[in-house]
Amino acid sequence: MQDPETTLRQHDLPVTAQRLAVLRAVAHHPHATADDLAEQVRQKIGAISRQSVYNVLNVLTDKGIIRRIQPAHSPARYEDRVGDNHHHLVCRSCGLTEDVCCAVGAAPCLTAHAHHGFKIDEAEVIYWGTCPSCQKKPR
Amino acid sequence: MQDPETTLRQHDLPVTAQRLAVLRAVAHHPHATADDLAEQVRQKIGAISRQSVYNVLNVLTDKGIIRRIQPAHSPARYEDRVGDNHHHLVCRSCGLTEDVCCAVGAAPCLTAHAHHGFKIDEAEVIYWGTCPSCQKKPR
DNA sequence: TCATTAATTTTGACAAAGTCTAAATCTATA
DNA sequence: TATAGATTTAGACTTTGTCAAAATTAATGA
Repeated sequence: MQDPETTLRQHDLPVTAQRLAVLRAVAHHPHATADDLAEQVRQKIGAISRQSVYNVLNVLTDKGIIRRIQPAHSPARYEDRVGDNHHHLVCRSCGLTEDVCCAVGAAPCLTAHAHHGFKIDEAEVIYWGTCPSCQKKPR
Repeated sequence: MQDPETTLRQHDLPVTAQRLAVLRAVAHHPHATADDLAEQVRQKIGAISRQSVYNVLNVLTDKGIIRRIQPAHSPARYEDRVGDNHHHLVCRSCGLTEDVCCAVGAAPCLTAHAHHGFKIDEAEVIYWGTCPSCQKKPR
C-alpha cells in the first residue's frame, strides 16, 4: 500500500495522527483486532482513545481503504488487502488467521445466482480448522 | 425432524419442558436468534429464563441436534437442519436468512487443501446481499 | 409410589465488543 | 492567523453472552 497520508488525502479525509497511526498499524499487522491495533498505536504515538480507534477503523472501512472481517467467536479483524477476492482460514483454537486465494478463480458454486430473489453482492468464505502450532499442543 | 422428546432421549438428555419448547421453537423458526426463540417459548410455556435459553441452545448445539450460525453484525442464529452441507444467504439490510444448497455439490475451491499447514474441517460460505423486500424499500 | 441423586433451571452479577453523546481539540482553508 | 467544520476524547450505555450459587426438577431404584 502507498503512503498513508496520500491515501487519506485521496479519499478526502483530513489527515490526523490517529488515522495515520491506525492505518500503519493495520498495514503492519494484518488480521489484528481493534484492541491489538490500539495497543500498536499506543506504542507509536503514545495514546489514543478506544473510541478513536473505532472511529478511524469505521471510516477507513466505509471508504474501502481497509476491510473488516468478522469470524464467529472473534472480535472484528482488519486488513489493508482490499479489492481482491481472497478468503480466510481461521484457527478454531487460537484465532490465527491466514489469507487464502481461491485456487480455481471463480468457483462455480460462488457465482451469485439469483437465489430467493436476493441481489447477491459478496460470497464470503471462511475455512475453519486448526493451525500447525495448535495441532502440536496437547489436547 | 422427529419427535423432540425422542430426540432428547436418544442423546441421553433429560427431558424438560424448557428443552422441548426450545427445540420446537427452533424447528418452527429456522434462523431465529436466542431472543426470538425465548419469545416463542414464552408464548408456549409461559416463562423461561434467558440463561436457560442459552443453556439449552448450547447443549443442543454441542450434541449436534441443532446448528449455530453467526453472520457478522448479527447475534447467533439456530436451525435444526443439520448434517448436510448447505450454506446461507443473508440480507445486509434486515438480516433475513435463507438456506442455499451448493449448486454443484463439492465445489473445487471448497476442497480442504492443506493450506498453510492448517487441518481444515469446514468451509463456511455466507452469501451477502439484499432481500427482495429490502430491495423495494427506499434506500 | 417415594426417596435419592444428579442434572437442570433460575437469579443476578459480570464481561467483551461496540455505539452514542457532548465537550474539547485539531485540521484545512481563506 | 482566525475560523468553520471535522475529529478526538471521556464516560455512560447497549447488546450478546457467560459464570456461579441456590433452588428446583427429572430419572432411577427400592
